[in-house]
Parts: sequence; structure tokens; C-alpha cells
Amino acid sequence: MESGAIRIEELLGGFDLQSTVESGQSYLWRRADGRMYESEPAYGGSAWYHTVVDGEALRVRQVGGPREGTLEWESTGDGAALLTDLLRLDDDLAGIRRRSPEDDLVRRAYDAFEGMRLVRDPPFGTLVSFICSAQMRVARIHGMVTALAREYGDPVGFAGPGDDGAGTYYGFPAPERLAGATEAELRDLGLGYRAPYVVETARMVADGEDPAAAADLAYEDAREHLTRFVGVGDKVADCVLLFSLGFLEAVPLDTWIRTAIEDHYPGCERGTYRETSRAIREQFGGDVAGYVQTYVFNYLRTR
DNA sequence: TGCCAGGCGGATT
DNA sequence: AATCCGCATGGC
Repeated sequence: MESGAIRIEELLGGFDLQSTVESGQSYLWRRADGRMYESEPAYGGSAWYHTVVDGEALRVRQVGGPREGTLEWESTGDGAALLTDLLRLDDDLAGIRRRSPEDDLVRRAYDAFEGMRLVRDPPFGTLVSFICSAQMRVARIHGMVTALAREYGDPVGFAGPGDDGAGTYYGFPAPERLAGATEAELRDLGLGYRAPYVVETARMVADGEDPAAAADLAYEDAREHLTRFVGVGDKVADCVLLFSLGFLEAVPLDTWIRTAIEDHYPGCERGTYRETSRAIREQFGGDVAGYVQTYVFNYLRTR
């Protein structure tokens, strides 16, 4: 096992671990104490969080604040490289904020979650997570994804300081494993009407349709391309583009953002997803619009 | 109790 | 192309 530390002072614009992994962007991290989404934003409490990527286990906690704290990590692999990739530690967050609009809502959202970064999660786990997200609260989405990992994922033994004491983490299942599940099994895990969508999309990916292939396309073509997967419309496609494939201009139009448009940017409502998306993307700063969206989403959601 | 949650697929018009 | 409808399920 390797371990190390990253000084947050060295990251442009700081970092806050809790708001990054508990803001409904990623459902692939878990808290050792099991208290995801329970504690207040900016509390943190130096909780350990863990994930598994490509068979490598990684856990991390933040000691101190979003400007002068330290990220302590332990991993079966190169923890520093994994963290930098997964949590976008190389983004210039201060620069991104400078390129964001200055209205009251955006300012309040940035101030409420100082140091929150976007994530760069693996494509298949992100795709399935957001298929599960339809008409569902974030804590329950996290519960569904956790159940899928527990039932179909590969365990990685990793003893240490985690409060769960189990020392076994589960990676998100490979497409072939979920493709082999039955709709009834997934319904028993609480997926409801999303169960057949997950099975069918897993089959498509197992048969060679790679969601990551969208990364080579222009933004709107990439969004259209991802809707080929079952259970994936424009909104879920935007989530995959933003939280996995690095399209920072993507603005998922979910219920919270649609409310924000009604209340704060009524001129951006254009009647169709495509045109409303273009308008709010412009309003939110173009190539940093996805960052603005995620701050506003989390701010409104947790009020 | 009814309403809502990071919507989508399918049928109808 | 736009609109309507059905769909699971737990929390408030």
C-alpha cells in the first residue's frame, strides 16, 4: 500500500473534498462512516472517502479547510495520480470562477461550496449511475449504485483506518456482469422501472458500444450520440459528458436548473432542450458553464 | 395523503 | 416536432 499527502495550497483555487464527492455528481465514492449526504456542507469532519478504479482501491480524507488543508491518501496504486485525475485537481478553479457570471445566485452558490470541483469519473459507471438518477433523490441514487457494486462488483481488500472496518471495497461492475443480470434482480435492488434500461445499456456496452467514444465528437453531436443507450435522453447524456468525458460546457437541464431558469433567467427558456441548453450555456459562461451549473444545482438542492 | 425526486420510452397527434 | 402518459419507490 502506498500513501501520501497533497497540499491544497498548491492547487489553483483550492479544494473541498466533501462538497466535491457529496454534490450528486459522482455516485462512485463512499464514506467510511456511511454518512453520505447527512452532514452539513463545509462540515466535512475529515471523513474518509473511498473508491475503486480499474481494480485499484483509493481512499482519501481532507484535514483543514479548502484553502490551506491537506489531502491524505492511501491506495493500492498511484494515489496522487488517481486523485488528480478523478477529482480534477489540475483545474484552475480560481480562473474558472473568474470566467463565470457575476449575478447573485452564482456568487452565493460559489461562496457556499468554496473549493468544490467537478469530477472525472469512469464512463460506464457514470452512464449507469445517471440512468438510475431519473426521478430520484441523490441519496437514493447513491444507494442504488452502492447496491449494484456490492452485488455485481469485484471486491478489493484494503485494510486500514476506515470506520466501516470491513476492509473490502467494491468496484463498479463491468458491463458484462450487469449485462448478465436480470431485470427482476435489479428491481429487487430498488431500481424500479430503470432496471431494464440498465440491463439493456450494459448489453450494448458489453457488445462493444463504448460510451467513451462520444469524447471524440463535437459537444452537441456527443450528446446526441449518447442517447443511443437505453434510458439515456438529453439530460442524462449531458451528465455523462460533464462528469465523465470532460465536456465542461455541458449544462444538464434537470428539475433544479429548470427552476433556476424560471426564477432567475426566464429569457433562457426557449421551449426545446437544444435551444434552452444553448441559451443557459451562454448565460453560464460558455466553456465553464458546467462548473456554474454544478454549483447552482448543489446550492438550490441543499437549501 | 399527495407530491416530489438530477427523466425516459413509447404512442398519439 | 410536440405533447401526453405510464412508470417504481421512499421520504416528507
